[in-house]
Amino acid sequence: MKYSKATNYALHTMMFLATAPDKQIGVQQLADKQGVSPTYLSKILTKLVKSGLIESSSGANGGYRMKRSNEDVSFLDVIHAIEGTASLFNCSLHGNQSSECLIQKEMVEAERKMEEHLRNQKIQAFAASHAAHIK
Amino acid sequence: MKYSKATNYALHTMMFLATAPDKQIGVQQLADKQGVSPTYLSKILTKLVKSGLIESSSGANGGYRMKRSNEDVSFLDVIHAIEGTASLFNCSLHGNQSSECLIQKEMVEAERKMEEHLRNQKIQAFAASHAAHIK
DNA sequence: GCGTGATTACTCGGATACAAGATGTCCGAGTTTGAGCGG
DNA sequence: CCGCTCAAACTCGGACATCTTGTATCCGAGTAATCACGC
Repeated sequence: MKYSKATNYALHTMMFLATAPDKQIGVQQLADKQGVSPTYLSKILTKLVKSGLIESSSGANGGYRMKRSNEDVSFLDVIHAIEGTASLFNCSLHGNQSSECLIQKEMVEAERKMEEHLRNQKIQAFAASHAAHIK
Repeated sequence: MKYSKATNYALHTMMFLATAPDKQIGVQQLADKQGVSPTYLSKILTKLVKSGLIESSSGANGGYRMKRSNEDVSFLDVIHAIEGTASLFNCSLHGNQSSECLIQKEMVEAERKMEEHLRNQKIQAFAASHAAHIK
């Protein structure tokens, strides 16, 4: 039960893109900053593209950039794009509908509280107020 | 990023033990209820014993039972016993102290909110108020 | 100069390799209960 | 009836097998900008 490194890379990349929302930034440069291979990072960023958080352009001088229409992308959006949106806990009691499991209900409620916090943290605002600290 | 099945089994087992805090219950019976092999379940319960949440006795008529001294074991205690207590998110930026990473700070804060909820859910109280629904 | 094709610098996506962790099984060892047996 | 022994029922723990998932690499294909060349 841990967030994957992919989520890590995705969040850091989003933060970096948010500091220069207009520029195209190549995957090579993004990968160098984080010490990860470009091909692997591109795989992760593809998920963000498919989720509509960023957009990419091919060819020379290509790269990734924030999608203009999304001014208020949250931490949760990024996490969901990478980790998926399924519930963290699924009751595995045989012959029991998970909707009936009271333990599950509590676990989902707890998860909801975490998500609520992450939904309120916007990438743009975070990057703006902490620009000096983002490498 | 999911809770393991082991956590699932652990929570259900705790709930069941809590409905009869005085009885010794064999691993065979507990395993049957959940459709899991006894030896595997015993592996999980060993973790709960080492964390001091329950106790076991060997030999004939042996088994597991709640520890009397712990009247207010929470969901979080059980989860921590199985999943460990490490933070869900660790900044993997090279050459960066994770304590400096602002993203990490937000993630930990979100996690803290989930844990707060789980800390307030006590196994005993939960079992008592929902006894009829626990299989 | 001006199109046209080649080159270059990129991203994209599938296939594959590798490692780690979750899941589960097997078995030998130790422990307690209880039954059986001999005195 | 008492005490001893032995078998049965049980947990404990390590070793092992398997499966899934995360992590990462490689390479061929597609695409856009730029450069070179010929007219």
